[in-house]
Amino acid sequence: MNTQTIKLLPTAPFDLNLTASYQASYLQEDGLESYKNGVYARLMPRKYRTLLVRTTGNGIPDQPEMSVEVIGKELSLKSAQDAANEVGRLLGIGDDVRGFYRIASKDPQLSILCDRLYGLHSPRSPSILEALVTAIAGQKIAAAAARAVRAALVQEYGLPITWENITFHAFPSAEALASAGVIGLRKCKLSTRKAEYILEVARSIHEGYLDLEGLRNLPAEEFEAQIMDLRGVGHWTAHWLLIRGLGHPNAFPAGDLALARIISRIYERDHTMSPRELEEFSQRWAPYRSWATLYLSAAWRLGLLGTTPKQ
DNA sequence: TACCAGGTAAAAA
DNA sequence: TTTTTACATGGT
Repeated sequence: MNTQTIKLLPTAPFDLNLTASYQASYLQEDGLESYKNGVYARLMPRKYRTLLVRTTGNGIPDQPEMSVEVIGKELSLKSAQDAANEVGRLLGIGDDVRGFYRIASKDPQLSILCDRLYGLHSPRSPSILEALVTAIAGQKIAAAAARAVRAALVQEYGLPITWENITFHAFPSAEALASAGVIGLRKCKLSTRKAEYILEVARSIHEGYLDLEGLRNLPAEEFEAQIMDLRGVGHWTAHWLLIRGLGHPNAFPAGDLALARIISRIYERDHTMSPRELEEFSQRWAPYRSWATLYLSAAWRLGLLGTTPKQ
């Protein structure tokens, strides 16, 4: 084992604490990633030939610096830099939030959230597959239930690596998911139908019919159309993939029940807005609708809206 | 024990 | 084209 430490300079303003808290809050203790005592740690995908990264920030959002400790066997400087850059991408360090803040400053409710969440960037999934499987697992169930499903998938089918007595798991590969079968996936608390959706995707990738990562470079509309051709992917999933998988700035999951409630409440609507109403309402945030989605979701998750989210 | 939860596909109107 | 309905599990 050896260690390399790489410095990164995020685009200001950037708050590692907020961004990593948001990123890790969905997973918590399932061993895929963690954020504790100011250190964001995660196991990197195999292609980086790296076991673990540990990231700390300097705590100054307007002059942010990040230090990434990369730990691995026979680690070269180049692979350490690649891994560090990948962590930077996962934490969205290159995001420029200032355009969104300008729009939000005209919106009193969002303006408050931008002050409270100053420097929050948009975390990304390492792969579209991971974002997709997570999204399907989370369809129409409570966040706590979704976490339980993900934790089961990761622990059952993700490659384990133990480091300093802590076992981390990589996210399951398409091959691992494909070989799990419906029965194996159902044991991870997925419904039969969701297990079938995930299995179809995993098998298509493993057999070479589907190149999810190849969809990254498509324009948003085309990405949405192609990803929705997959069984189990509707508008909601497509838009969360644009946000979490691709970092697209203007996606908006109008069918999201939690988002509907949050927006209806803080904008004092007397009813929970329908997806169609929300789609129209969200246009005030264009071309930064993903950012509004992120800040509203983060405020809810971090308990800034008066009531704490249900666990 | 009910009822609900960060939807989707397929049938029916 | 828009509106129902079946699906099917963990948490409270």
